[in-house]
Parts: sequence; C-alpha cells; structure tokens
Amino acid sequence: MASIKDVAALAGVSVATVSRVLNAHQGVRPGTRTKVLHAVSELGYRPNGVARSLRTHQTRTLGLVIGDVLNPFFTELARSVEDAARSRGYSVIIGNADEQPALQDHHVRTLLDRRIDGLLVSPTDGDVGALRDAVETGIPVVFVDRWLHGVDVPVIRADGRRAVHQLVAHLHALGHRRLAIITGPAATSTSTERVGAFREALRALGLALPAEYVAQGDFQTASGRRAAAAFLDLPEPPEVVFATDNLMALGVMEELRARGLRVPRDMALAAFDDIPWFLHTDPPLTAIAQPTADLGHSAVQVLTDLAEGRGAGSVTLSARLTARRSCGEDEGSRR
Amino acid sequence: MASIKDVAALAGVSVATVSRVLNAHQGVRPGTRTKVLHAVSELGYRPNGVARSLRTHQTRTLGLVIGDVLNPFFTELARSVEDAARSRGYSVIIGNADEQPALQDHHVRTLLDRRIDGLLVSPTDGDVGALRDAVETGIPVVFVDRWLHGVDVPVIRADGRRAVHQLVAHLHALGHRRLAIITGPAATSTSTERVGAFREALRALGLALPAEYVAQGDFQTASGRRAAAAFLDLPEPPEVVFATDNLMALGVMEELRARGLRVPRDMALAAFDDIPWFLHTDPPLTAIAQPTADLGHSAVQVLTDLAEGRGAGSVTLSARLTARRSCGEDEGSRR
DNA sequence: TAAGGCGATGTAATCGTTTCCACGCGTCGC
DNA sequence: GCGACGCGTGGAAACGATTACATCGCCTTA
Repeated sequence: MASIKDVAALAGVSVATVSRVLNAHQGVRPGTRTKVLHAVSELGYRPNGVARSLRTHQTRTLGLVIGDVLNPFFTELARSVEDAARSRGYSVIIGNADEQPALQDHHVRTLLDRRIDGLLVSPTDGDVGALRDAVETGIPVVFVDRWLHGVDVPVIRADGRRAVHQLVAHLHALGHRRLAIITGPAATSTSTERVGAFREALRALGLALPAEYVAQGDFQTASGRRAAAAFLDLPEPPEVVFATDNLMALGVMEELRARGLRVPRDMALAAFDDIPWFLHTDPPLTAIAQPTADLGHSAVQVLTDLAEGRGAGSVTLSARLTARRSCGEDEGSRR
Repeated sequence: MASIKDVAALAGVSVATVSRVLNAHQGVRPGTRTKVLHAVSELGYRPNGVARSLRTHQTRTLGLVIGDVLNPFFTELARSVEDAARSRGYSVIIGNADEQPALQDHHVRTLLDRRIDGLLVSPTDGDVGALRDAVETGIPVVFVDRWLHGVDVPVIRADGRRAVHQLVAHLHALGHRRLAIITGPAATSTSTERVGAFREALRALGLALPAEYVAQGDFQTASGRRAAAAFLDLPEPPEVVFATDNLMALGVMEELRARGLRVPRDMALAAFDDIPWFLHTDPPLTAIAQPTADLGHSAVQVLTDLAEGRGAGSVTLSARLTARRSCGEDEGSRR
C-alpha cells in the first residue's frame, strides 16, 4: 500500500509538503498542491490512520461498552451514539459486556490499549477495576443510562422515578393490589432506582411489597423467565409483574406461554424500556419509554466536549409511561 | 501514560528486554523478567496498541459492516461475530450502513484507513466503490449473509431456497392462493434469492405471481408498512404476504393494526429471519430461521484464516421453516 | 590456555505520519 | 545596496513499539 513517501516521490516534493496539502495547511502554492493531489489519486493513496494516531495522540475513536447488544434498548442506544459520533468525525467501537463484569473489564482494557479518545459506558456492576483505571489515566469517561457510585464522571440518563410512580398508580387504578417486580443486578443504578421508586409508590398507596414479590434478575431473558416461574409457584402469586427491562419481560411472556397462561388474564405485565415489538405482542405491553436517541446524542455531545477540551456535565432526561393492554382493560381501548 | 521507556528505566534494562518479556520471547533470565514485571505493575504500564500496530502491521481488529443494526438478525450476527473474534484475540469494529450504499462506503473506507486485519461485510447494494478498492488492496474480505456478483471473495451464507419452497407449500396447503412478497433492495443477493425461490415455488404449484403482488422494500420497517398499504388498497388484495426480512414484517403488522385488521384473518403473514419476539407477537409469526450464530462463527473462522495466511473458502448453511399461526390454523395447534 | 559457541542483553533501524526548524529567495523599507 | 521579513519548501526529530544485529561474558572443549 502506498505511503506518503511514494506520494512525495511521485509528486517530486517532500513528505512534509504532502502532509501539508493533505491536512489543509495554508501556505502551499496552488501548483504544488495540484501536483500532490494528482500523485495521491494516481496512487490511490490513503493516509495510514495508525501512524497518524501515533503521531497526533488521537485516534478519533470512541469506545462504547454496553450491557447487552441483544437488548433492543442498547441496540438503539448504540445506533444513536454511532450516528452522533460519525457526524462529529469519530468512529465507535462497541464492546458487549453481556452483563458480565469480567467481560466489561476486558473491553474497557482493550479499548484503553487502543488509545481511544473517550469512553462511553453503561456499567454493568460494582466491580470497577478497569473502569477506575480508565478514569485515573485521565481519558474522558461518561456514563450513559447506568452509573456507578463513587466514580466521578458525567452521567447521561433518564430519570424513571416519576414514570414508575405513574405506572403504579395506573396498576392500582386497574384494581391490582399484589404487585411484584423483577430487578436487574443489585449493583446497577437503574435497577436500584426502579426498585426504589416502585417501593415508594407502593408505600404511598398503602400497599406492601413482600420479599417474595421481589425477584432478582440480570436484565436478560432467562432470568425473567426464572423469576416468573418463581412467582407463579407462590401460594399466592402476584397479579402484576413489573419487569425492569424489556428482555426480562420477554422471559416472563415465555414462561407464561409455556404454562398456557395469558396476559393479563392470569398475570398482568409491564416493562421498563419500550421497544417497537411491544406494540405487536399479545397483548401489547404497557411500558415505560426512555428517550433513547436523545440519551445517545447527549452522551456523545458531552464526551466529545470532554475529549476536545471543553467542559461538560451530567444530563438527566425523563422517561414516560405508555399504557397498553397488558395490565388489564382500561377505558374504551378494548377490542 | 507510561511508555516502554519508563518501564525500561525503572527496571534498569533496555526497552528491547522489556519488549521481550512482554511478548513472552524465550531467553530472558528469570531475575530480569521479574524486575521488568515489577516495573510494569508499579507503573501500571499497558503497551500502546497504536505503536505496536504501526510496527507489526497488524491491528488485531476486524471490521464488520452490516445492513442495519436495528435489525435483530444483524444484531445477533454482530454478537456472534464479536464472540468468535474475541476468542481468537481480535476486536471488532461494527459499521452500520443503515441500508445506504453511501454509508457502507464510508465505513469501509474508514475501516481501511484504520488498517484493520480483515473485513466482514453484508453488502447493501451494487455500488461497490470502496469495497472493490478494499479487495484490490489485498486485505482479506469475506461476505456474510449477502454477497455481490463479480467480487470474488468467500461467502458465508444460509441457503433459504428450500425453506422458501417449504413455506410456499405450507401456505398452499392452508388454502392460500393469492400470495404476495415484499422484496429487499433489488441488488441484494438475499432478496434476489428469496424472490427467485418464491417465484419458482409458485410456478411449480401452478400459481401466478402478478406484478402488483411484488412490492419492492428496503429491509426496513417503513417500507414494509408502505408495501402492506399498497397491497391492501388493491382491488383484490393478496391473502398472504411474505416479508423477506423481519423488520418489513413488523411494518406490515403496523399497517394492519392501524387499519384495525387482524393477522391471519384479514391477511396472513410470514417472514424471513426468525427472532425471539415472533413467538409473542399477535399471532405468533411463521418465519424462516437462519442459523445466525453459526453464520457469524464461520465468517470469523474464514476471515481469520485468511488474515493469518491460511487459505479458506465459502460456507453455505441452510435455513429452516418454523410454522406458527400467522398464516392460518394448522392441525391441532389452536388455542 | 585459547578458540568457539551460546545465552542474555543492548543498540539502533524501522513502521508512516506530523511538525518544528532551517533554508533559500524575492520584496520591501530604509 | 543591504538587512529584515515572509513565503514556500525540505530535513529531520519525534510518537512507542518490535526486532535484526552486535556485544559481552562465560562455559565448554581441544
């Protein structure tokens, strides 16, 4: 593959000059400029990004480490992050932690080794070895969706508390009294927030949240299914289950279907994170929607501001409830 | 951030020695080795991947350019590719072409500039500027799922023809006679194959495929919805629609729902690409499933073989039909 | 005892850029 | 007429690693 030297030789100038025209420095005579440009296209020359990065100490690359690529929420987040990054001239390397701290560590480490310009992460758990190192090396880090206590970096997230309160009120209005919840990993901030809000809302309505109505999941499908099974095997199963993410809701549906039970007749269901499929499930699922694309855009905004030496702080957006039929019949929406 | 020189200085050895212990070359005295290792952990030193890549001419990175990240099929593919790559010590940079040739070009170009070791692509269309350049530079390229005529690289794909024939037979057996299809972009190999097989299968059964029963889509949701609308507005709408990917099937469902129509009563529906949600849609969707994970693994296998100088060729797996209720009631599966 | 060989280590070239500095030359002001 | 200046360009030093080659003891062996 042609190098800058070949271009210089062909154009009959020095490599410095070639570099100057390629980087749009002023002070190159038009004639020289066209000579160089000709040589460039003649050879099909493309600058070696690796060498350039070594010299300039920047890779124009952002890292994004997410909980689970198979989760449509994260997929959409990744997509919006990539869009925003590209429009600012950055590429994105996505690391899929699969909700495992060890994998998350691996990705953070690898990304750091690649000398990315900034790191966006939706941290999976409390184990922060590599993450803390990252922050300490001084590389810009921004949390998106989830965050970690004690790690002082900007956080871009949606506050779901109000929406959870609305959801609980909605369920109560439909006559439900025995409400259960499936949480994410204990250490994730989103799980803590959602459970906390749920608990508060119940208390405000004078409802109990017995321990057996709180199932610990891991934000993945299988754990939702296990939790549903456990609920169903209870002497007095809950009337509604609130899954704190969409994949666990899928798991619940799988278990119900396997047992020949129906939503909401046998058990009502609501989820955090709205996704296009929820409109077409049987029945359509009530869910709390996050402004996912905005989350991604803001995150990139803040991260690139940091990477380019501008200051930047946290951003909090808000989530909103979308009621459908999975929790029972509302007003006139029956069919 | 500490460099190899700092380590050498602290350990009191030369950089060459440090490099040797880090790369597990033999012929370093155990004492020296531990001195170096101590210095490394003392400084928290991590080798600079950029510098290393420049020197060794390899980045241990693979590029993956896919049609659409939001498409669960590609998401799953990406996930399996990443898994396979990681287990071989490679990272993956995903480029989302969003089904636009220009974006695909952009990503291929960017990846090449980063000097990735190999490129995996599910080409979006016939415009192959950057792609052809890539092949010409000699970098290993492998097509996965879709391929391009006239570009001579290994192709890893699932042959869906037999499954399409089975699907048509299934539809025929259920009594359907007016079958329609929504294709992908004309230039994509998968679309061509699926339409071709569909057409053949119809002919074999003596059924016609009128031009108005062939809608051109682009593998994305909105186009499925438009196609469904056009079908429904026909004087004699089809009885069944076969969407050649899952997102277009979603679009069809959206349109039907918007018009208050039901599957399969008002219009039956089948899709290419099975995804977990299809089990829970209303009704569960009949679909043709690809061995997605195997596709990803094989692709990485072949690509890394190429990148590491071993020869490798194309792989063809096969897709299979999963009949559910969206095309009408079968034997005893009603509920 | 000296030559040869081998094992451990250091020196320095190299990868492909960017960029600082120096240089030559025409122009301007005095 | 001469120094200062600016402009366009080239030379060469980085960036941080890997690795071919040189070096230096020390051990073996004749």
